[in-house]
Amino acid sequence: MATESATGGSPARTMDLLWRTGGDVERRPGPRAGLDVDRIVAAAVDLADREGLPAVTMRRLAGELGVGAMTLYTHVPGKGELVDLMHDAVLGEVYPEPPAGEWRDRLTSVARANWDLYVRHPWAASVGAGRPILGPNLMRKYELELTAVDGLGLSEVEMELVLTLVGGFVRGTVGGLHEKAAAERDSGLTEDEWWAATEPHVDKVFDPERFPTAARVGPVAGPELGGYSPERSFEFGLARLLDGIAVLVER
Amino acid sequence: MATESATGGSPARTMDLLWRTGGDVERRPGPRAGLDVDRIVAAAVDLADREGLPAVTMRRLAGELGVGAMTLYTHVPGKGELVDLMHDAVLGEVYPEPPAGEWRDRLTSVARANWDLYVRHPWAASVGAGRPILGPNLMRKYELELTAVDGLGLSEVEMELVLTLVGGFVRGTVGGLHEKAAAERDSGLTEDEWWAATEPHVDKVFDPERFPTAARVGPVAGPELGGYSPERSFEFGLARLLDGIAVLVER
DNA sequence: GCCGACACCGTACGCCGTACGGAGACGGTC
DNA sequence: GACCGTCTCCGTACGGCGTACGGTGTCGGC
Repeated sequence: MATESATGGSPARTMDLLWRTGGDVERRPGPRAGLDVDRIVAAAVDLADREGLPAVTMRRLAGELGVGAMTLYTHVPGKGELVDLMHDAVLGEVYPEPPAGEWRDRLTSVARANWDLYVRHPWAASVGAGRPILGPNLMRKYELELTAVDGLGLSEVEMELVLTLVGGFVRGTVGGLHEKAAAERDSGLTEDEWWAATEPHVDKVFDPERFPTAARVGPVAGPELGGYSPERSFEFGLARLLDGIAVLVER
Repeated sequence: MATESATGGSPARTMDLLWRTGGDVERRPGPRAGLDVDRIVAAAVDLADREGLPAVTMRRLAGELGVGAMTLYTHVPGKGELVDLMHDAVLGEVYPEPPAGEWRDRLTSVARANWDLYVRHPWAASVGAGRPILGPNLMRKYELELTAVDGLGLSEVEMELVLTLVGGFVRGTVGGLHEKAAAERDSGLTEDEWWAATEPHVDKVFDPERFPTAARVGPVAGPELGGYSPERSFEFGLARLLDGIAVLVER
């Protein structure tokens, strides 16, 4: 899953774009722009949602917008910055209502909101895993998530670490879901087709005496989990996390 | 973080290569090969370890091996397959000794072994997150990890899910470590330099009244965690996971 | 020596992001 | 209205990527 972020770009420019603080003078010389950052970002998000992040090339995006590829560079300095902008744009969707209820409910809300976000925008799970893209929507999301773990007797550092843990868990788990989709798209083979092609060779090389535990577990877990079940992993993992965090909260 | 895997390639060919079962006839017509899969994979792993996965291009790799780029295709069908082979190669390093001790020790062993592996081979954390690359070393690793969660009264599915949870946690957390390194390499800015460039803008747009919890937590957690501390996250998260899994094991 | 199989690899292609500079559209000033 | 500076748009070209294709030379079997 490609992570693309501002690379070699100016952090200052990126921040100006994220917060739309880049000198929006009312009247300025030069032609009226027929395009703006918001439209570019929205088109890019739409394309990424439909076909995945790799489909978002400047040429493709320009085509979708009916302009030349280089036109985009009038408004965004580069591909990486565009991806950052896309990321912050979709973060604006989370928490129409702030997380509420008991702490477990609130943390569950956080996990689910993140999960749902990444289900709607699969590409976003792999963006923003590095340096934080400090846009307005990320800040708001961060604030609301902090309130979800506030008042539990956790130190500031622990609050941060809990959010990092839950956020990372969701992102990592939903990544499996998207990898399956990407593998299918890229290879043209459904999971069943892939397994049909692969299994004969597994049967040829798999030695139950060499791998006794796997020989016992695989045939049971495999069919039930369908090779890998991100949703199942999410439910299971979230329960483990909540139980683990409870030890900390209720000490 | 780029995930590259067999894409559009033949699963059968990939499996043959992984297991080196592709018809190794002793004497065959044709010139003696001056190159083989093992050498290509080793050179690719070395290059990826030194400069990251994006540096592993066919041209670069061929240069390192002193051959033409197209020569590589005599031995591996494509870039994606090569990455799969690289992945399985490095998995062979884990568990010189099988995980031992109490279940917590064993699971900690599993987590640390994976962490260490991904510290040594940062690129590997993002490979294999999709369809499993079912090579001999992955099978062995899987077997040994299964034994680490065996005999605890967990069902086969639960065993699988625990390993998925721990494995995903490690991979996701170490990913942050590598994203920091990649961001630094790509942007040419150290984290401090990036923050020095970014902070003035954060100060300009950050409203403590709009983000009161963040205003309280950030200044404390930030300096202590240095923006993001993967190692700290690892220790904290592992403890939460073990506590959470304990509820399951000791019920 | 002939033939088929095979290793090697140069050329070329399509795709990618983007540097660079030309052309024309604007608003302010004279 | 003309001039000038600023700005939007975008074509061309470049270097980078993976790899299709086919030519050349090396082998072993007959």
